[in-house]
Amino acid sequence: MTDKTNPRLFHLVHRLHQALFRAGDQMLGEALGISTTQSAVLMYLKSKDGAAMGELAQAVGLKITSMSGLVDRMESKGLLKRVRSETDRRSFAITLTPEGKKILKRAEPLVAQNNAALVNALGDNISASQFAEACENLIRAVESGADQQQSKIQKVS
Amino acid sequence: MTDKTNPRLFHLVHRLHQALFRAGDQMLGEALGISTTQSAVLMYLKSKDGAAMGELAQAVGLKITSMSGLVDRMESKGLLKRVRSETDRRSFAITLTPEGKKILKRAEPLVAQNNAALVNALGDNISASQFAEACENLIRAVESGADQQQSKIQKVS
DNA sequence: TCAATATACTTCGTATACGAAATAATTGAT
DNA sequence: ATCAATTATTTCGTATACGAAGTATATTGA
Repeated sequence: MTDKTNPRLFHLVHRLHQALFRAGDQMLGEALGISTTQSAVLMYLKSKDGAAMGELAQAVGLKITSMSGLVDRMESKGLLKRVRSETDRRSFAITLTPEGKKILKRAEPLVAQNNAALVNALGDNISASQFAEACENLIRAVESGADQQQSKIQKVS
Repeated sequence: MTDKTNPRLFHLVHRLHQALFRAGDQMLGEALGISTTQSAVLMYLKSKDGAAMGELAQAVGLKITSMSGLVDRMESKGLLKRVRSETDRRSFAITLTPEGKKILKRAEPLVAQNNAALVNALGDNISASQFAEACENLIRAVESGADQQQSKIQKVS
């Protein structure tokens, strides 16, 4: 029994993500041969070229363990390259190649257009900034408070 | 209209999903040995036991091609079983086993508690039903091919 | 100085999702 | 009745994400 006043947010976000991701991957894949996650990396590097793996992972919401493979794929596509950091030789500066910049320039209008369509689809009862704020609140809560807020939760066993 | 009210919704939803999914999978995995997607299947079957593969896929937001493996895993865990439909022998009625019902009963309070924490984390500027409605609007828009309407962003809303 | 510890990243095994193509049963038009 | 189109599901190849454990470098503390 799903109560209208008690919607299952987790489930909704999950379904939304699946739908968005499929559509976004298809669009960017067909047009530019990249995934949505890859476009997020490119767009982050636009403002922060030379970012480290960990910083990139944080920015796009992945664990660093997933970043290695992602950067591998993007590097082998020629979109970016790993450059050893001068100051810390464990670390890499991830740097856009000319090809990466070219793809980024082409991805930007697609992403912007996609975003405009989403903002438009939100409906009248909520603004984009309201929705964004809610998402950020949820992310913060889940990432930082998850374990602490679960302190009241006793395992069922 | 180009102020900071232009957040990248796609990216936010993506990050939110990653965080939610990791946390949810960890919680349900440790407590019950199932994934969040598996819990969604169980909960759908609670009200619609005997659903077909395609219906289930629709309900949890997967493509049917992904449903086969998911049901495989759940079947081998003994949570449910495929029963040939009497009326259409291409189709299966996916049915909860006693074990599946047991796990479902244990999952429900965890999911409810998790949802309550999320509702609580939403913040004051938006209600759960508002957020849910926005998600549903977005899902509908994306699934019905909002991408094609992008070229003309004038939309009757 | 140097051993213990922490950090940045990779590798490996596993889980999951998808599209394209295959398989099997049903429906529909002749 | 029959054969082509449709529908439900599976299989296969590929992409991606994660945790645990490993490697290399940096930092800390006595």
